[in-house]
Amino acid sequence: MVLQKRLDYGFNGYQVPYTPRATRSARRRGSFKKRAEDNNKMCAFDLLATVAGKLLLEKKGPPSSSNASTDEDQGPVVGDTEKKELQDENKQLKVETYDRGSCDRGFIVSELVSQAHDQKFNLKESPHHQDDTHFGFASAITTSDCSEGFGDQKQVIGKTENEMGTLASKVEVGPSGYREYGDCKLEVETKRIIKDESNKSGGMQFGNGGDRCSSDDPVVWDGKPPAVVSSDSSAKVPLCRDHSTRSSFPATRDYVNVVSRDDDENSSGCTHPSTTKKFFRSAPRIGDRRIRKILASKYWKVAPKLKDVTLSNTDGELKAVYRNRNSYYRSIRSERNYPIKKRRLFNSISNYDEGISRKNVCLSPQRGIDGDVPDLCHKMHGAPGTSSSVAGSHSSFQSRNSHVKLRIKSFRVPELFIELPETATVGSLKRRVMEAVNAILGGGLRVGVLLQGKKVRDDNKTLLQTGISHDNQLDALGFSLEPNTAQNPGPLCPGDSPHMLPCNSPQPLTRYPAAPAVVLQGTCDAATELHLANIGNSIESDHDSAPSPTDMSIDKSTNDSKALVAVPAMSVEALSVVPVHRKSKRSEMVQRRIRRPFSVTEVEALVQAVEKLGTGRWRDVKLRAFDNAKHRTYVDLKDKWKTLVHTAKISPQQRRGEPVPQELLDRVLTAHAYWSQQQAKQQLKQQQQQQPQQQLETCLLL
DNA sequence: TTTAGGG
DNA sequence: CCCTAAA
Repeated sequence: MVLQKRLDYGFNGYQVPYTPRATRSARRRGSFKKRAEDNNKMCAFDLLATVAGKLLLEKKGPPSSSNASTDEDQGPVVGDTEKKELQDENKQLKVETYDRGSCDRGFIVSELVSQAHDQKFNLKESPHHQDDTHFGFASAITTSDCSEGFGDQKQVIGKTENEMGTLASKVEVGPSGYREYGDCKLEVETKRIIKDESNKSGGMQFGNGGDRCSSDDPVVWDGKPPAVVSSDSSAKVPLCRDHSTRSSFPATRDYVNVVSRDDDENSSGCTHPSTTKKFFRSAPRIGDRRIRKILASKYWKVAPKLKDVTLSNTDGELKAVYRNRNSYYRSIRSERNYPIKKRRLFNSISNYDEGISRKNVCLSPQRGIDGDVPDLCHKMHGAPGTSSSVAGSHSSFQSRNSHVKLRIKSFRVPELFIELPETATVGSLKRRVMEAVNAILGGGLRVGVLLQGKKVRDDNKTLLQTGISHDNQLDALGFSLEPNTAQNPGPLCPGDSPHMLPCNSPQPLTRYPAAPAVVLQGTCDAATELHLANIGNSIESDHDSAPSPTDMSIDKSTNDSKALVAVPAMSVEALSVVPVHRKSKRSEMVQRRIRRPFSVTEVEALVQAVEKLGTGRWRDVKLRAFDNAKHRTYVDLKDKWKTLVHTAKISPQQRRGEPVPQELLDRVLTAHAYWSQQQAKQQLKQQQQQQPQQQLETCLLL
């Protein structure tokens, strides 16, 4: 099984500590949060945070229902909870899982329906679905009970998808089922193989080990852009390679069936961004909040090894962000200038876009054992409603024997958050991830089989009887992960449950207390900005050396990655969990930039520039000496100068951090004195100029 | 957007 | 570093 883990991208906060200063920062952070709360506005991050909070899987006992209210009205409350969580810096390890609310799914469904409707698709069912969704997703979300409805929804989705998808030639692709349940989302690829093999091999295996998942399959991704196939071949939309290669995507919305084969190379596809956006926006009934919730859902994608796969956003801006840290930085920067409200909006939008744009694409073109049979990978997301979803697809081949071989290509696991101290070992990290995954997959989930969108309930039927042995049926075969009914009371869910999902999966997950720890942020997240990016999520490093003014041209971003590297690597090898770049997250909305102490080199550059330009022209100083240091803003330079002046005035014993050569400090004082004087002179002149005028005016008045 | 300062 | 009032 391949799991892709998305990590926060971006700044994950100040790494502070130890020094009083750090403490101060921490305090500040707290204050910020408070302010945010006061704001009473929820943004995507808030939602994310909320979700995260809810999903924290408590090792003991079911998640408390008290705070995790999903309801839209309680947003702020939730936010608080989350914030508390975040503020708890004493946790050593924390594993959080995000649950995707069924609500979200419901939403999506309705969206799809709406869209479809708009598109002239004849969907008589649409109204019905919408209603359901409206109500609470419950029905839409349906679990086992609504399989029928689900089927309908699925069809709708399929159609909608067509608009965005490209049909790749004659590949036979049947509708695939893709369901999501609670946190777990599975993508399953079922494959029928002509050769006679024990069908056990292809079986899906949930559960612990994860040993047997697609990840094991080395060949899944050939690197070629997969073609997207929709059941309905009417519309063709070129897919972007980026998209197709994207390994992570929001769970909720994407329905892309991908088929790849040699001759399909020219047909690559991805859903068109604009289409997608439109798609989402078209849903009038859904409030922003709802959307945000969806956005909040994190996705892990299970994917084959995709070391080279770049995750990017469909959205141009976002994409840029992922690709290039500078861009990202710029985004942030610009964002920062926005007033909070605007900024939040920005964030929301970003996430939103990101979410919608990301497509879940199966990247693994595979060949049948026999050879050239293309493997189909379908992915249908969105099926809201039910539980975890699985996408099942398979290529259809003629089977000569009575065995039906199914291959589940990948499972999608909800996003997991793992926090552990820097000193934690890789082994412990692996363990944590494993535990989290096992908890999700192993606890209380059951598998549902969907055929043609309908749930097959009779466990005693044979495959033959059910029709699963028929090729045409295989196309419509899907699996879903569902919570054990026993555990789920399940009914209404909409917002009442503190956990977004009523039907949640088991909560055996453990939450590990973490000590002051370093969050593996990977990168991923960000605020906004977006996630997913290179697999190697880069983390801003505190230590990155300051670029010397001269070589600053070398983008530090490349050097910024921190040790997280281990994570990706591990992921691939072990769980195949690949952190996806995501921004969102963690509730640290508005993440604080990481602290990057000025190096002596930088200080020297700063001093030199100020000596020449003087204080008060920080913009120029920035351009002159730090033009290539994207992370140093003129405000930063100004602040640094301020502290330098202060540092120069205090005794060496009181200074901390990397010692600045006294020589530089002396220059600082000199320059400071000089420019202060100049400034004073300027003011004097101005006054002198004004005074005569005033006197003149006075005279005139008299 | 920049500056200038307080936090 | 952050946040903002002012410019």
